[in-house]
Amino acid sequence: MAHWLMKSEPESYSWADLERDGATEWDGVRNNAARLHLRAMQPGDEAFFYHSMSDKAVVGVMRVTRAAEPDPKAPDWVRVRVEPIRKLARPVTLAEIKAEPALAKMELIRQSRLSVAPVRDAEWVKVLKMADHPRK
DNA sequence: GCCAACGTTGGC
DNA sequence: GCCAACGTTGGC
Repeated sequence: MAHWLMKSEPESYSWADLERDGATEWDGVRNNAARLHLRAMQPGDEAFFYHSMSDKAVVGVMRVTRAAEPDPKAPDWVRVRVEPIRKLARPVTLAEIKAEPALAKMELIRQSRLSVAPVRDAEWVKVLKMADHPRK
């Protein structure tokens, strides 16, 4: 099972929106690298929900429930279906991630504009651990 | 509000 | 095919 990180501006679509909806089609991605990542997703994969811009923090964990399919509104692009699993005990901020040497190679850091990025297993576990401990 | 990073477009 | 110009994203 692979792990991912998916960004959304909370003013556009937030974790609270996802919890309210119960599931959503993750569409609107218009970057080729991100599209490749969407295509690589499999049902059962898990992804961090990251609030970009105003918040800059990982806020929740979601599950991919359907593999990539063409977006009916933009057939050259794809969408996946996701549902919320749980909100993190606390947000893990970008600043904390940047300050953590074990996370220095996260795609989130290396290519900040990429809106759909893979997360390595060790990074996934580390971020979850950070969420379960008080911020330093 | 500014700017760096990155992608895309179009002139040559 | 190169590269300057431009647009967008997203951090600061």
